Amino acid sequence: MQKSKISEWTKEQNKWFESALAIFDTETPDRWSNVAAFVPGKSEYEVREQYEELKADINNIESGLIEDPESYLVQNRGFNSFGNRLFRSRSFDHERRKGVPWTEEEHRRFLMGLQVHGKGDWRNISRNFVMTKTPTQVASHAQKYYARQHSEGKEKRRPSIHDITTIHLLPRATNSGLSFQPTRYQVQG
DNA sequence: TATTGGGGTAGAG
DNA sequence: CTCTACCCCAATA
Repeated sequence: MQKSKISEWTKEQNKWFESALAIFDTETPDRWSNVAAFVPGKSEYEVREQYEELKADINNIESGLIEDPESYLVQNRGFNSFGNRLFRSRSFDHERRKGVPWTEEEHRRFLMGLQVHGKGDWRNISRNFVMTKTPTQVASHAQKYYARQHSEGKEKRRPSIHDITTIHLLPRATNSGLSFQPTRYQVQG
């Protein structure tokens, strides 16, 4: 769309760019001249521009506006080698992450995953049920969920998504050919 | 305005 | 990776 504006970045250049960002973090004085020095054929200015572009993309991704972040980055800016690791590491800008609220749908899928994989297997729950959240996010969500269960019957509580528990799941038809057939792969790190 | 919900994060294991 | 404790802040009582 608006991509024709930026001068062409080759895959090679992007790779160097990635590496440079990781090496020279936000704290680095003269960051951009250092980064530029790492990217053949790109000026400090161009490198800064590329960074702003990337930052915008990441904002969109984290706002959930982009469904498949990984292939988005690969296609739109030739990123490849590091998936979405870069901006999850300290090397990337750390304006406190906003946090996209869980939808009820996601929460239900979480509960289903819980039944299939069991408590603690956040990795597979993330992979097979709540694909929109990372294992860490699932774990964080689970922590809140269990905390609320255990503090049940306590004073003034306001309604929460965590009040939807596993017993609220529709009992999936046993014989009518529905539906809920989790494709489950056991994934090992 | 004090408290709680619910997101991310740090650090240990 | 998972667990636990903790931080932060918006929404709410």
